[in-house]
Amino acid sequence: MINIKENEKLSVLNHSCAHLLAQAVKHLYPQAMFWVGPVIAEGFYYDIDLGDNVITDEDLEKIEKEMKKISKDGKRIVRHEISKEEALEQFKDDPYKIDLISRMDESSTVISCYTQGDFTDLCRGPHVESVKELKHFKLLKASGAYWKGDANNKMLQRIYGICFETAEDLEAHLKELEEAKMRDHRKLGKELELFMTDDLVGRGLPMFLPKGYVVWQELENYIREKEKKLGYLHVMTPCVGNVELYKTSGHWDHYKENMFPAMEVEGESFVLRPMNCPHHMMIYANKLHSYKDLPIRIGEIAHDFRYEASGALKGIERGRHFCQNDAHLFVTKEQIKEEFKNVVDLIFDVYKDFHITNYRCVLSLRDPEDKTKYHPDDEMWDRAENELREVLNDLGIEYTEEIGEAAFYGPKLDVNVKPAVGNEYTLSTCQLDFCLPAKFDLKYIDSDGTKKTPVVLHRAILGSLDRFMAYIIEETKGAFPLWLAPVQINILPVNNEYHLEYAKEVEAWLEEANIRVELDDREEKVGYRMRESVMKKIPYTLILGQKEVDNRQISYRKYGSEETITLSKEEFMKKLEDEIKLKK
RNA sequence: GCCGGAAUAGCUCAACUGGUAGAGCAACUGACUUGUAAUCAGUAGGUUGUGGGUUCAAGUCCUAUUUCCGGCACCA
Repeated sequence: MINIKENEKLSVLNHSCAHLLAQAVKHLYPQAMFWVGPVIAEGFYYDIDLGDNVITDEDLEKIEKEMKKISKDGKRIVRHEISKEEALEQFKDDPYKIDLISRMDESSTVISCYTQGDFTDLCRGPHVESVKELKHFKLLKASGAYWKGDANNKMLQRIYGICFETAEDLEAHLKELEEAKMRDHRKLGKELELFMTDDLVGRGLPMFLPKGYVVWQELENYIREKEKKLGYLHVMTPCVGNVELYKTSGHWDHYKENMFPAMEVEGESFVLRPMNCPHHMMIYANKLHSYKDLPIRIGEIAHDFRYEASGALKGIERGRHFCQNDAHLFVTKEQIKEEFKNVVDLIFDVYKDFHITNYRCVLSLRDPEDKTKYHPDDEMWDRAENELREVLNDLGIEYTEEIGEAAFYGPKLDVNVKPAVGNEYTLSTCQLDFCLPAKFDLKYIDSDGTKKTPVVLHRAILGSLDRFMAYIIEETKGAFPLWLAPVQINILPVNNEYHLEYAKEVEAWLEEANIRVELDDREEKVGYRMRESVMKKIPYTLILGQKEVDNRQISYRKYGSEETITLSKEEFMKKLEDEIKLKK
């Protein structure tokens, strides 16, 4: 999908289109006041204060019509500069403009404006020469958006749109958007019977169906085996915990509002756990450790519960119950670098197996201005942030730094991906923590006999298995690679009377090799059964008829191919084994 | 949580401004005995998300509520 922001020409075009949108809105709603109208990867938007008016889909059409009309009139877009004082005077009735102007750099004494016909807006530019150039655009959606992105502020109306140079480009883009919807994991999850939800069970609480759970188990086994080889020790801890545990860790103060409310039982308070860090801290504290034992790596496929805002729920990408591929690595200060490198290596090793190539590394730092959100220890933060920065630089990893994205207890490396549908999210994370070990008073005996506090690395490779699965569903469009496919092979005997016996023989033989196989012996035509096999996106469909029986061979059609290939049983088996092993 | 939209059979969708809820697929029954994306015929399936209201009459209008969808905010 094209990124408008990264294309200079389209960027200017879309920015000008945002102004065209504003002009049209001003015509239809004279009282409208405008906040900002930036270009984004998916086009542009404009945030508008319409008083009590709200924009509906019907209104979008009207606005679009007005935009076309203005475009046809073909007014030139003219830049002119005014002084800050003039600007403040000219826009004195518009609090949004006054806000923008007063926040501008002290040194900038002149302010540029762009005028097209009867409409003038503050803007740095650049713009296209004339509104005539804005022909191939579409308003995509309208919604509310908080002023300055702060939920405490007033909600403005936001209108999204996109503009292209040609009608073909626009059409192609709209088609791409439609196609992206087709691979939405919620849609595919339903169609392929991977998971379901039910109001009676509860909002944001998906249930994995037999087919989805096969994929789940493959993911779980995969990552656990990887971790075992790297010296991780796996544990199991309960989903309910005493509130005191979270008061000790500090999570209660920071995230109480996002936890399911506490349950009072016999004078004690319990919560459904939102994360399992504290449990792993207690497991570490269960016995005295020597510096020789470190690093200690405690892993768990851990069920957690978070009371996510209703508007944040999205299939298995974000639910109120999810399973973290979590681990806590207890290390000495000297081991941070090496252990962090191991985690980063593991992340990219896993991405290779899943063919994930489109990701973005983010070093998430605290916002030093925000004293409430973060654990108050500037020295600790400086040390931790520098440590991570150093490791990333040493490893030669490309990353961007983002202020205010850190966890309350420490900075982190996030690896983010952009799904087929919706906003970018974090898949993998590795967080450096000097804070929790101290809160739980964790110790190890160093070589000099003194007690020291270990450092903790929190890390999740598949992140949450739920979200990871959502990502894989969308990336593969539900056509899983052989090793993950819920049903790997579907066998179609041509005629039950003559070919079923051989089909059953092949089925038994594949089952013996731990292949997930189905035998479709319904009294239906091969074409009918083939169609279903393709719609279920089963990797291999075997067609076994007289020819195959006579020669003791296998004929198969691979998902996505129209070709039928005939092999000996041994050749076919070898092919399957290779494909599973190499995770193709 | 906030702004907007939506909810009709297991699934995908119809039902013009209020006038007896329909189709395809799936399911079930029967016939067909099948060579690579749909064989034919029949049967059954619904208090139109839920609760109130307006009306002679409500899937359609009003109202409350739940869930879902698109954004915003949030994401340990």
